[in-house]
Amino acid sequence: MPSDALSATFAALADPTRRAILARLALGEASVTELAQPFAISLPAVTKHLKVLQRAGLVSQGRQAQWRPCKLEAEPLQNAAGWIEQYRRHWEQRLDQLDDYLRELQAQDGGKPQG
Amino acid sequence: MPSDALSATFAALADPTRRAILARLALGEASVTELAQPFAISLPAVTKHLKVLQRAGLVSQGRQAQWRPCKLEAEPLQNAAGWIEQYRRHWEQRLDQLDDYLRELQAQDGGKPQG
DNA sequence: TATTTATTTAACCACATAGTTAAATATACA
DNA sequence: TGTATATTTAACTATGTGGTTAAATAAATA
Repeated sequence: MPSDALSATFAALADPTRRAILARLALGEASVTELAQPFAISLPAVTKHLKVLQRAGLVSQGRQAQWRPCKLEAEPLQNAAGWIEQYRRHWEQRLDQLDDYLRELQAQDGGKPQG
Repeated sequence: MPSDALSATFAALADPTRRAILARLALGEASVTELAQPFAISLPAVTKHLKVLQRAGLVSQGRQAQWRPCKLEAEPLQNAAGWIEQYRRHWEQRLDQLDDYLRELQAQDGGKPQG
């Protein structure tokens, strides 16, 4: 049960329904019923998804009569993006050739993987 | 149990132990025992974490005698980064001020805001 | 062959998550 | 006041996750 902020953010993003909710909120505020409309799940299920998103700080909820309009709060995504960006060089293989070179050097003086 | 690639990637990142494993592998290949060493958890627990990472395509495992050296495969992070990047303008509020301005125009119906 | 080392699998536990339906709450309105 | 609408909470089920210990598997070595 990881409860740090980054883990909560990634966990919240690890569900397609919640990502769709965020995508909808990126267009503007919406009520819970409006958010639920595209999905074939019950309203309590949507409430639960919203709780996960709120716990991650990705969504805030206001008050307007009996509606509780939901709003995107994108700041936590900044840390998530920052964490992932650290690995950009690994998928852009700019330095991967250096990695390969170092690995080859290692491979020449012994067989075992040893850090 | 979301099984699409993006969900699997985010789910894999939603655990600090797994993020630490990826950080270690960013420095180079490592055996399971080496990966387990910094953590106060059993080897089977590490094996399970590695399975999650492999299912997400973030780690691959080779064979070298009785060792199974693990290697970072960062490509799935590219999609994760891409998804998050869509929301960059929302946390960088470069355009948020324009949003606010437009909203204010609508609300005031002609009043000119400061700035 | 027997032993040691590295890793995985099996079986289990506690708990979180994603969903359900039914009931409770909050607000607007006739 | 009572009713309709919007949302949440409660209670429950099924499943996934993260951990354990004990046993099984794979490969090197004495």
